[in-house]
Amino acid sequence: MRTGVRLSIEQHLPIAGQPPPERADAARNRARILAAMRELLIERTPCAISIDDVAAAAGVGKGTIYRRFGDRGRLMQALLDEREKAFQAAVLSGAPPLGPGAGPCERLIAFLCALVDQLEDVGDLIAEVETGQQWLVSPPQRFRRLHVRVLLSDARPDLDAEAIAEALLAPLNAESYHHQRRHAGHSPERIKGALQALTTALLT
Amino acid sequence: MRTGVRLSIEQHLPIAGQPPPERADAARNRARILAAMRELLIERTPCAISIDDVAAAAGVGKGTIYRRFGDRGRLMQALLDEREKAFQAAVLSGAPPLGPGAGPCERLIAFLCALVDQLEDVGDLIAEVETGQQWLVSPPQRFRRLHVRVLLSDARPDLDAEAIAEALLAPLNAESYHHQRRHAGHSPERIKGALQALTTALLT
DNA sequence: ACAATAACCGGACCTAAGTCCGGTTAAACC
DNA sequence: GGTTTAACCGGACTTAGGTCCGGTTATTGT
Repeated sequence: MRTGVRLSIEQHLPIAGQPPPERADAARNRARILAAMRELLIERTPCAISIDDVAAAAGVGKGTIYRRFGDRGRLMQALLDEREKAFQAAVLSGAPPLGPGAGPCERLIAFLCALVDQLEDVGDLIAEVETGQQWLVSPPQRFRRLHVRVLLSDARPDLDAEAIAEALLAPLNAESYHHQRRHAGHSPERIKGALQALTTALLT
Repeated sequence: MRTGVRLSIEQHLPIAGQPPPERADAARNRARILAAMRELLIERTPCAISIDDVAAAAGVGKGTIYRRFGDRGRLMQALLDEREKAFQAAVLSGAPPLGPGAGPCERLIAFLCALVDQLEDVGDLIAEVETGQQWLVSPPQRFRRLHVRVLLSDARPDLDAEAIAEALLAPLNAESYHHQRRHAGHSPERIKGALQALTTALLT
């Protein structure tokens, strides 16, 4: 008995947590779309780039973009994927105080400040990512919540770390942050200072 | 010399802070629109009501709605106007601990809890109000920021009250709050607890 | 190499927010 | 009451995100 049939069955069965790889043309189009997006970002702000613009620049149809990325938010998110990987690595295994080695309070402050820096670098892109409810349950955001929650309960096991983590991260939503920077006119350092004051008051 | 000319000039000069009253038909249409909106809200959730729906129900053109209210957010905001007036009155001259008479820390906690209660009551309407950047500089939101800022600097003049006020109010954005309730599954009491923990840690 | 088929492609289409402008009407003045 | 005019009205139009489906193509098994 040949193994062909069994292989065929295996390929038709969905493997939990491992969606089958993209077809060659699909992967090519994904790369084209991301490349076109990066080109457009050189000369325009993200909010001035429509999906139709990206489709035209990439030489694909609009439907292709939505099939590959789901919605506008996840397309923007894909552009930040590299940066996010590096960020998570720095947090999980980088140098203190962001990485392990420092105390929880110190690490938490460093983490929140790093998020501010990130918003300064690519805040307008992150703002586009957050359009739609998808962002709040996305892997990057889940990572942020988990990390804050762990540091909090590490320093103060008596607190409701999960609920407080939400409160500490909320000011770093793109919309809230943009308001603090633009409308209120606060500097990044000032925003960091407020978060640091909250954190130290809570954990010391 | 008759006074007619002078009166005419006065009416054509824009009076600072006091826009001229609406024409009779304009006021009538404003009332019609709000009434139609309230009717629709009885049987549908706010996000399921389009501007065209409101226009049709009110028997006016879509342009009329936009001329009277500016955008969707401010239309929703107008529906909450009564409630907002009552809320501000309770804060400024009501009974403690929300009103004056209690200590700043106690008042601040009561204020944040009152905002949670408000989100429970009319959160989905508030969510619609906050679509667009208009909300963050709207009178209600300015009131919230100012009140928190005053209480903070009253209790701890050494802190950066303005920046910390932003951080304390951010979790009570409709979007953030909705996430905490729905996705994270936190109860209103739990959210209040987190805000109380932050406040007491900061002010005591 | 070839047939069968599942995945993919692209652009027409839908929806809803917000803008614009020609026609209309209320209000002020005589 | 008549005239002037500024404000108002309504619906056609624009824009942009997201969906759908008939035609096409890569992949797999023979």
